[in-house]
Amino acid sequence: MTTAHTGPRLEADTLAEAVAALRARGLRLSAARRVVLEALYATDDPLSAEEIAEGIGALPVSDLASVYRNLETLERLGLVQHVHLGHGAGRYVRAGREREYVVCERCGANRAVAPEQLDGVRRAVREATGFSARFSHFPIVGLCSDCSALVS
Amino acid sequence: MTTAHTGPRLEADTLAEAVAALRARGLRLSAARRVVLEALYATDDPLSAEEIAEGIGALPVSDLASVYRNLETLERLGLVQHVHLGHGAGRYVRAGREREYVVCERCGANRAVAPEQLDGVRRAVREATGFSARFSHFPIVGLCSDCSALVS
DNA sequence: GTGCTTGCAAACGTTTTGCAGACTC
DNA sequence: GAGTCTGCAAAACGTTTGCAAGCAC
Repeated sequence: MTTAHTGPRLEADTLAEAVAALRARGLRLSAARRVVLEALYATDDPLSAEEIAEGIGALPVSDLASVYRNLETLERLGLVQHVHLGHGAGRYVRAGREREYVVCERCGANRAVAPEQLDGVRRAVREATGFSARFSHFPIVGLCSDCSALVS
Repeated sequence: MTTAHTGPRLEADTLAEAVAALRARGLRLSAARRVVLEALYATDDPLSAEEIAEGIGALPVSDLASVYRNLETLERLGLVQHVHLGHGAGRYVRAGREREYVVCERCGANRAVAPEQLDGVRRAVREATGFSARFSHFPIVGLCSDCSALVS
């Protein structure tokens, strides 16, 4: 079984900090790179590469391939994380802004859960497996209470 | 946010039971359909559509498109579930034989966990969210104890 | 000027779809 | 015979790659 491994997390609270982190690695701030960074700093919602390429809000357009390359660079630095909210395109959020989701596999109901709410879950995972779980990459899939009542 | 919704689970312990379930819906048992069913009943390991199409063991080959169509049919009936073990192609297992995995996002270590081992986790999820969680569709992602020690 | 970064185009792996013919019941 | 199901081919989708030109430093 293979999984894409995630890099470190490197939270940069402002765009300026992110740019500094880039420069510290000898990386440059090109127009295309700025488009990606500005899109990610304009919202906490996870964005698809295509949304970023098409230009969020008043942001300029960028080439899709460059968006993917830049997202990969930023992810390698730890400034960005990619997440899977379900099927379909992957989505990208800046590090530290990922949210954790539960999704109902029957009716599709889903909601973001406050991190502290899952602390008990994380503790249970650690007891059972030794792993420190993170539910932002993949959501928790299951049956919501309504569907769960229907099925039982 | 969208997620592919999973159908009901309809466990058929033998191939004959599965065929009966098909017939009960007016569906037929074609050669291509039999290839898919036999592959899934020959192992408990999650198989990719391509593996099934290429013919597991001594099984005949089938067209990839037909394999996908049949997997979809079987999944709709609840006889099959598809799972994501990481990035890459989806995999298919017969209902009731899915296993639950934990995967380390740093080193890639992964292992299947006995269902009872996750009962405490499921309880915690239910308390926090009301959802009945199932960790076979997406694995639990996190840091294994070694990587977790390194990072902290 | 060095070399990182771009846009474009083409390829990739996975999955879906259209269609005429074949087969199951 | 009716209607399901097939194989084949082509398209769709998300993502990656090769390459020559362009730009940040």
